[in-house]
Amino acid sequence: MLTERQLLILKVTVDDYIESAQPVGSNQLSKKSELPFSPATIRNAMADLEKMGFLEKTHTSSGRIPSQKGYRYYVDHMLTPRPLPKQDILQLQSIFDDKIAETEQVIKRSAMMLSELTNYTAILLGPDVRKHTVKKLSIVPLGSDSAVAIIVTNSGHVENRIFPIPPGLDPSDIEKMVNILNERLAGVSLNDLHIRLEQETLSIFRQHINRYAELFSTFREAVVVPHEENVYYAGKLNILKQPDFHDIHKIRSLMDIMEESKHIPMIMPHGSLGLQIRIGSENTLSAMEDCSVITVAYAIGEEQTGSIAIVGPKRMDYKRVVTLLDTLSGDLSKELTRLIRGK
Amino acid sequence: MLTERQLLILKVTVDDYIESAQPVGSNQLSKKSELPFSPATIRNAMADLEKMGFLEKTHTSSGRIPSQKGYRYYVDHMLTPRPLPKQDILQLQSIFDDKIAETEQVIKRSAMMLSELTNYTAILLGPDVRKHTVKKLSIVPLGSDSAVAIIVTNSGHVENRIFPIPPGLDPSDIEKMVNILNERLAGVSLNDLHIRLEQETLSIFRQHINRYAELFSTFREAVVVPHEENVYYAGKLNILKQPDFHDIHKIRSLMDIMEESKHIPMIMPHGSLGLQIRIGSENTLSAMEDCSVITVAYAIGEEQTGSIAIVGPKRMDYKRVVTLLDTLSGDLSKELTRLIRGK
DNA sequence: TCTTAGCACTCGAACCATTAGAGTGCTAAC
DNA sequence: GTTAGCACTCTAATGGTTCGAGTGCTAAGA
Repeated sequence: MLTERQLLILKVTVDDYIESAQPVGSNQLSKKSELPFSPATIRNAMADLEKMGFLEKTHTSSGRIPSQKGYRYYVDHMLTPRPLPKQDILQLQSIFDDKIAETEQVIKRSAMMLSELTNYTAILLGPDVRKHTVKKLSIVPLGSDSAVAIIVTNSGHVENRIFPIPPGLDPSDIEKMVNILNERLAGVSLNDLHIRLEQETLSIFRQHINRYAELFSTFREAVVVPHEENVYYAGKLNILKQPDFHDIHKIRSLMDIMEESKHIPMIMPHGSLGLQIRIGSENTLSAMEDCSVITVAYAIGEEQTGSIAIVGPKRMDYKRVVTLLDTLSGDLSKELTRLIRGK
Repeated sequence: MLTERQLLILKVTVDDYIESAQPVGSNQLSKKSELPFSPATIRNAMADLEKMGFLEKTHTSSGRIPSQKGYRYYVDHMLTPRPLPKQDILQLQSIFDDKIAETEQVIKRSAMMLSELTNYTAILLGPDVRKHTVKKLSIVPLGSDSAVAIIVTNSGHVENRIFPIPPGLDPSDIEKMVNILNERLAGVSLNDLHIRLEQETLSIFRQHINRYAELFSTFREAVVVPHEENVYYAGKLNILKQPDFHDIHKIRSLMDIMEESKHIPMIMPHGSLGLQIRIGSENTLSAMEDCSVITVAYAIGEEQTGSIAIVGPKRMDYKRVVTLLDTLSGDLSKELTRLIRGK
């Protein structure tokens, strides 16, 4: 159990280290007005805190830095949310200035704004495109041998792919096909599309369209929407601004990870609502053992969710980032739900 | 004027430094079979080369490294192209394995392949979308107040944008509008689109469509294609692999530049055909004074061009990169022209 | 005249010792 | 329980020394 004073000293130590990135000594702390104790008293308390595992020394006669456990305690018990400065609120709001904007645009801007306001790296996961439903399908022939397949979803997202068409095909056949497709597949989610395509339309094609087999098979391939996460980054280079990262190899392995979207699920715990903080080795990836990641989910309409993550050093300004993420996730949910509803 | 021997020694020095990234000494060189001279002889020659400005010393008693002038001479007179290894040729060819691919796909893959084969950063400039012509326009209403405008170009590229529509608009009006648009604007380049839109269609709308003004103005805005370069990067992180870059600040300013596409015209000399090499301070941007950039153009159909750039340290493997770029630019021109022709 | 062996010289990198300073832990006095 | 005082520890900075790679110059050899 920690005494009142130990608590206070832990808090001030962490705060100071977060700000200065330098090991914190007892003399330094005794000068702060929050701590009306002598250096010796503070030393005793710090020694206790070290014994309990909340603080560490980088070497025998150095000041202390928070340990992983120290950060954890700080984050769990000492994050008194202070309100966001007006300036920041205004900036956040400016994301939504455009009244008619695409979901993607809004998310991109959010990522940029976050990385700018925090000086850390922001990762935003957008809505899963495969849950969107088909609003309209069309096929635009490009020449004699290829055409573009276009899917517009209920959210206004447009997927398109070029696919080969059998030579000498009657243009009216394509028209017929598009009509059937739209009749049968409107409202189907992109996820189910290729299954429903077969179930609902194949037999009809067989009746109405000459040479349906070739056309159908190439079209079907074009229409498979890849299961790829909808990731937006901003401020990747902010890592280079942090004094915590000086080892070029660590920087590289960190950036390598963020380059590959397949690592995203490892970085961001998916699905869980509310705000999550992962400190140092609490992260799944060993390359991130010097990082902290703060994640929060947001809603897009009733069913879908996205998430926001901030990746920074363990010595991250937790207070500020938590407040920012809290605010933004609320605003984003509101705004994106509004955008979706309109359609 | 350089003697035969000086030439040889300059070449071997540059080659050695490119490979080892270490200052080259006379002893070291004398061991190479190409140079059957004593260290003293080589020293004399190197001293001459230094006096003439082709070599530099990092300090009084160090080996030599090529100066900017040295690299320049090397590049201008000593790049005997050796044929590309079979392995590399095969890899390059694999870019074009997909017979029906989109231009963008091919370019993206080329960038990735180049960065992989060279271990430098590759930048590819795609065709200017604004020179493409309209194949088909369509408008898909999303709800009561917005719609997606879609433009398919002759190349199979799809541009789309959400725009607001006046409330309570008759759907048939939109249909009419789309018909007129397609009748009048097919074949117009995206660049001219917004001018021609006014010239060719405004008066017709006025006759046929109720409340044309509101609809027209929002649609017109949606259809303005931004003049943004079509840039693809690959291997940005390769900079971190080079031993030449150890200063984190230099790395950052370099990466900062590449993050912003507005700097691209400064990096790549535009329009000039053939292969261009810029060494160190020959680059326009001061942040790139430690880099060399090799640029080459490629053709897309008859009129359009794109360009390829490789950004690496001054100590770049010029021979290899030049050969790779030469080959790829030829292949790309052929392949992309074929793709465009087909449509 | 060109080449090369030899040698003195220079400089950086690595190693070691020393010092200053920041910080600690402990003890004893308040 | 708090704090002043003090001995102690360790880092970072400084300076001296050595080692080795490399140079420039000179003079001998081809």
